[in-house]
Amino acid sequence: MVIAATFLPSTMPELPEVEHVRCTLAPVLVGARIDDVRLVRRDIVTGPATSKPHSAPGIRKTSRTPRIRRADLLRGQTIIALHRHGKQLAIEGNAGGVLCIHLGMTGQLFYLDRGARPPNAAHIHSIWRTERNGETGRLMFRDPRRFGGIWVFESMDQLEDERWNMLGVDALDLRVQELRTALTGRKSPIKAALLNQNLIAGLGNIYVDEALFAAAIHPLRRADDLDRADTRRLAHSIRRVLRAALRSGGSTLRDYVDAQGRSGEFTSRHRVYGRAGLPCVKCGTALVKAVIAQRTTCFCSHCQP
DNA sequence: CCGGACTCCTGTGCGC
DNA sequence: TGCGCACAGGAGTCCG
Repeated sequence: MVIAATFLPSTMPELPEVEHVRCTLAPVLVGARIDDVRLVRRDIVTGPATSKPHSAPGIRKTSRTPRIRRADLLRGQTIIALHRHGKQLAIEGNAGGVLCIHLGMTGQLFYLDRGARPPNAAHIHSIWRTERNGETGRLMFRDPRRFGGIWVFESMDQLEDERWNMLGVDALDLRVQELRTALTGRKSPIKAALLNQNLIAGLGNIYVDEALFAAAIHPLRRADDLDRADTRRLAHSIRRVLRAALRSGGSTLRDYVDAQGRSGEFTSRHRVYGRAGLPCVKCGTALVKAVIAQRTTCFCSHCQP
């Protein structure tokens, strides 16, 4: 039986999904000792970070990638904490090792009780065998499209210095002033600015569209054109949209596990994303689809002037 | 420095 | 029914 599995049935892993993964996994992983690690695909791991600047997961520099030892992947360490910044997750070991995990677009991180089998065994790239209070289990990283990856660090300090400090403030508790600072001097469309993780960390295509709709702001508005009222509404909308998604994360998971995917509830959560051509929930106008910042964008031309 | 285009990858869903 | 193709997107890199 799968006890604490974290699946992402049809949702893109943006901030709320990653936070949900963190909250679900922490109770079973913190205090667990990693007895063994099996790395199925070596090239999903970057590091240790002492040598080269980190490359994109998509760019395979096999010859220059330092050899990954199982000790780098926390073998022999006990997990003491799970952290998150934006869409990135970190697993901290008691001997200082840290794994930074990025789910990308199709990444999944889940835990299986002893004997439980993964629903889909294809594209599982790394498996950690864990033991806690005599109970064994397995943590798995699965990512069909491999836009995600794992980065190895020697400490949380190093992870922050080399990676997380480059990211903007976490979007979950974004303050009006922080949004204002992030957008200052930005001539790009507001949609592009919100997708930029170096300005604000955690927003992806789905929740950007949802937040802009909730704040009644056109996605092509120049970012530094927003006045105080716009900025205030947008910051509040971002927080509200993310927190609502986070709250429904648990119920989505339960629906999925209990009803074996037959529940259609979670697909109707979005008010604009994926609803091009359908009537706006506020005014009834057909929602528009456009490509902005290389991303499919849905909005209401009437409600978002 | 900034912004936009391109690139990686595979499952899904559509049209013929 | 089956095949082929367009499409989906996070974020690093490159270029103007």
